[in-house]
Amino acid sequence: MNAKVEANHTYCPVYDSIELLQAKWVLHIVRALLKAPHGFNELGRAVGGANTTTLAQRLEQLEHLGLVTKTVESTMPPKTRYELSEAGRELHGVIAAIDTWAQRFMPACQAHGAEVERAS
Amino acid sequence: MNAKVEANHTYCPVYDSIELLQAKWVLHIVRALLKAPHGFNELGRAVGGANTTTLAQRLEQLEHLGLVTKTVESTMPPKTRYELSEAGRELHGVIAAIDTWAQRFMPACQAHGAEVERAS
DNA sequence: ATCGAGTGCTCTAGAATGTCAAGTGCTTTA
DNA sequence: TAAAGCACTTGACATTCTAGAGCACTCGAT
Repeated sequence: MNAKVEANHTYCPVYDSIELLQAKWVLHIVRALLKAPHGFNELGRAVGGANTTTLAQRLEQLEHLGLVTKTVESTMPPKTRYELSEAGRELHGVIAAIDTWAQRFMPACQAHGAEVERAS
Repeated sequence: MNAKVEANHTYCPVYDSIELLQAKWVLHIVRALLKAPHGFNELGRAVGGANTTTLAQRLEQLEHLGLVTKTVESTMPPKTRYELSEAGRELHGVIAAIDTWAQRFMPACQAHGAEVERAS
């Protein structure tokens, strides 16, 4: 995505990971996929309504990076399955940390009503 | 930023947190600020070269959300200090998780050399 | 005393990125 | 038979980020 700092001050893997995770939808995708594998449109919905263009692109990236595995189950009534690879699954720690934090500090959302929350 | 899903399926705080954290530079800012408070330009550099416009905007958001505190120390030889509030500091768990993950799985970066890494 | 660099920002224009809407080819459900 | 689902792609459009200059001012060096 951007590659310009690297020459500067010795850059560490954490920086790159952050770059990766902050890309739009990535964390949502990981979170959804941690719960269960999903199909394409299904994933789009689970993630909160990402549009297909971006989703396809992001999934391709994640697959390329080896975080996500794509399995085509049948060609003509199209059926695909996206799931996390080992590296991807190991991100559960990150999601869990966010989860924990969210429950303690979530200014904007606390005011609203959050009763059901176990949805999808 | 975007507010369109909310009417749909009861949305949880985690979703919002992810939205928050995936905004460009936010995680970098938090990471930098976890190590120490920074001035504006200083922070821009620590973060890996965010441009001033975006940085100012992001900091304003974070301040508004109560994650970051801005202290103006002197007006005319301009001196500002940005530091994390409690909620912000508690994000160290998230950063730590990313840190751990990064050291185990960082495809693109592992190939490179990463000796010094304590920079800045 | 003047130059150059640094402080914290804001402004404008342009590049990058994400999104919407529609369409493809085919199956299942109503 | 019609409508809706699947997994995507393409092209136009919107939002977001960036580069770069500039402001008002101080400090260290020449």
